[in-house]
Formats: sequence, structure tokens, C-alpha cells
Amino acid sequence: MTPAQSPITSADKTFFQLRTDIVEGVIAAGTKLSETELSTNYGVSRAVIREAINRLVACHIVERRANVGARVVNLTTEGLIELYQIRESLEGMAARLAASNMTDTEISNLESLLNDHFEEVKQGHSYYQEAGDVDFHYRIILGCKNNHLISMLTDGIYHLVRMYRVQLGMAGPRVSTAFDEHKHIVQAIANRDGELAEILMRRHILYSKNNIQKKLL
Amino acid sequence: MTPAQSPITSADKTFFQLRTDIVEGVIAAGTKLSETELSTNYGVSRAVIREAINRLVACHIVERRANVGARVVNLTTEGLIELYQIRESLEGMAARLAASNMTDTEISNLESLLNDHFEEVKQGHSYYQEAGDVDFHYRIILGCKNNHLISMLTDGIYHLVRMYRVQLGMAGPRVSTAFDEHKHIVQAIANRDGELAEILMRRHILYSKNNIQKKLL
DNA sequence: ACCGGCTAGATTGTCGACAATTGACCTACA
DNA sequence: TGTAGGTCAATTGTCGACAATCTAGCCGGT
Repeated sequence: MTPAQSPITSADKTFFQLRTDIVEGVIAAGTKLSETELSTNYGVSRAVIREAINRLVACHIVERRANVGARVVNLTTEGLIELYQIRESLEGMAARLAASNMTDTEISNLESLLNDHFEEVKQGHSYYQEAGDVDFHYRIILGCKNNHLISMLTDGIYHLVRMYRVQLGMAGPRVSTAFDEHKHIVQAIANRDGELAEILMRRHILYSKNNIQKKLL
Repeated sequence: MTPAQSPITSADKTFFQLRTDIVEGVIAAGTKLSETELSTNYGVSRAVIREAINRLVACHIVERRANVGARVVNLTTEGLIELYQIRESLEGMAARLAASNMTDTEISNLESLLNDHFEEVKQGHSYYQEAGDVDFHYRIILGCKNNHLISMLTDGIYHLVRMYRVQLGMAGPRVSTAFDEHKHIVQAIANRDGELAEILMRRHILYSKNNIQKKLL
């Protein structure tokens, strides 16, 4: 799913591990992160834990107050809306750029990916499950070829999005509609129509937000 | 200009200092950042330097390779374009949200700010100088009330933008035209027309990008 | 002369100990 | 009883030393 992360240093590994544990809910939202405690739990020095925590702060997964400590962020409705506004903006741009910058083979790969998903939908499997949706969005993000943008989305935003999805249990009913939206986005990209691709991607994410927002009220 | 940063810890101060020195060009782009050397220069321990560098890595001002070291990023045309694509996307969204979320007093403050600038323009002062432009964009960003978005722009993107501006010397000729663009954006926000505000802001940044791109060829 | 491996120096990564700050509890006093 | 102040334990911030890793230069073989 996500491309091979290659943890080199001990701090890398600890960062990835901690991030996974928080996103998956092993460490609950709002939890205080005690450096000494984590240090013993993960079997590394406090310096390593500190570096990992600082990186999590940079992705907005953890908040730190000087001389007081670090806490996992709380999952709020406002936070989720903020996140989706950013997604709408950045992924819309990614789709626009992808229409210009994806190679023909990348596009045909994306189309065949979509066909595979179509088969699953026909057989009644819920399409809007993590893997398929994430995979789709992921390829378009990579297709934009803007490294800074790619990094912001894949290193920063997406883990937070996933945290909300996992912990608020969002495997919503937007099955076939979401699939159609994906199909139209790919069509626009294949036609090299960046403007349309952006509009469609933004609407797609906006619908998603509205759907979730409805469920949370 | 930028709101009061309150450096608490020694690492905070070192981070701000280092960032300023890099953005202003005291430490040139592409320079290798030796931890021990910086440690003696700034009069703090290596741990503090490491934390500061890691934060700079998170803002994409510095790149680090494990076991090798950290370097200040190189300023490339591609990097600048990437940055402006992100700005177009995020600040467009900020303008849209600002049209909904700014208070009436914030809007009237913004209008009077623009009037002050207009006086300067009438008197022949180059409007498109750092202070005025940054101030304008800054207020709109804050006006969006999306804390995550605010943080991405003010902590992340803007220092890089400034680094390009300072080091590539961009005090371009877009004087009165930029002022008009600002005026129209404020009008849209005052009318609570988010959609138009976004379109105008995106075009404003796009023009800016084209202008710079033209000068760099 | 050129290429591959090896050694030495320097740099980064990790660790445990010490210093500084915070928050809570406890006490004294109005 | 409630509040202000002080004390103490616990946590975070900072430091210097040690271990692991990379780069550059040297040496020997082909």
C-alpha cells in the first residue's frame, strides 16, 4: 500500500512504530506521552523517543507544550473538517498536476487498478474500503510529481486522515457512488484535462466530508 | 510583522535563529550543517542543534541523510514552482474560508491596511515590497480560522517563500497591478463571496509565479 | 596506470546523568 | 472554609561521552 519505508536509524524505527501505534489506536487519542515510560516500553533511550515525538509534533499527530509534555491530539469534529478542507485543496491541486505530469503507463495502470476494483464492486464487495480508496488517491498524489506536495500529503496529512478513519470507524456506505467519482476523475486525467480533474477531485472529497459530517451529528 | 514568537527553551531560540540565518542567507543555500561546528558557533549543546535541525527538516528548509548529515536545501527553479503551486492551492482555500470566517472588524482592519498601502503607492513608494505584501497575505491566512492550515502556511511554507524572495532578490515590478489584485480580493471577502475570493487569490499567486518564472529564464 | 579493498579520521547516532521547570500537595493564615 | 504561599516529587530540557557509520585517502594487486 504505502511504499517501502526504509527505517535506517533507531529513531526512524521508533518514529514509525509510535506513529502506527497512535494511528491504529493502540495508544489512545489524548494520551499523555511520558518520555521515560515510552523509553522503557520501546527499549530505546529517551533521546530517541524525544526525536520521534518531535517528528510526530511536526505532522500534527502530537502536541507538545514546553516543560510540560506531549499529548496525542484529540479527535474532534472541527479537526476532521479542517483536515478535509486541506485535503480538498491539496489533492485537488494534485489531481490537476497529475493530469499534466503522469506518464501514459502510469495512467493506464491507474485505469486497470480501477477496473480491478470494479470487478470487486460487481461481486458485491464493499468498494469503499481502506485499501482501494487509499491506493487510488495515493497514485494520483504521486502522479503530480511535485515532491513537496507529495511529502505534505503522504508524510503529513494522510496518517491523520487514517487515524480519524480507523478510530471513528468510517467504512461508510459511499460504495458505488465513490467508485463512479473515481472513474470520472481518471477519465479527466486520461484526457489531460487538469482543470476538470481538480474540480472532480475536490467535489469527491467534499462529498466525502459531508457524508462523514452527517454521520457524526 | 509575524506574530510574537515566544521562544521558551534553548532549542526554540536556536531553531528560530538558525531558520533566520538560513532564510536571510547568512548561511548559504546548499551549505553542509555540521552539528559540532554549529554547536560551538551558537553556544549550545549538540542535542539542541540536532533538535533545531530536525525541525528545519520538517519545514523542508534542510535535508538530512541518515549517518551522513544535513544540508540547507538548494534553491532551484523547480523548487520555486512547486512552492507556488502549493501556495496557490492552500492560500486559495484560505481566502475562501476567510470570506466565511473573518469577523467584520478583521475585514475592516484589512481594508484600512490596504488603504494605508494605497497612500504609499500614491506617493510613489514601491508597494510590492516585502512588508506590505506579506502582511496582507498573512492576515487572510489567519482569517481562515483553520489552525492546521494556518500552521502549514506560516510555520512551513512562508519561510521557504521568503528564502527564495530574499536570496533571489525578488522585489519585482508588479507594483500597482498587485495592489489592484489585493483590492479585489478584499472586496470579495467583504462581500462574503468565498468562491470568488479563492479564484482571485489563486490568480494573484499564479500571476506572481509567472512573473518570477519569466525573470528566471 | 587503474581498480578494489582497507585503514584512519571525522561525523552522526545513541546513551545515561545532571540541571531546570512544572504541577500538586500541604500548610498557614485571614 | 477558602485562598495564598511554599515545598517536594516528577517530568522535561540540556549536556558531555561513547558507539556506530560514512568518507577520503592509501596501499597493493592486476
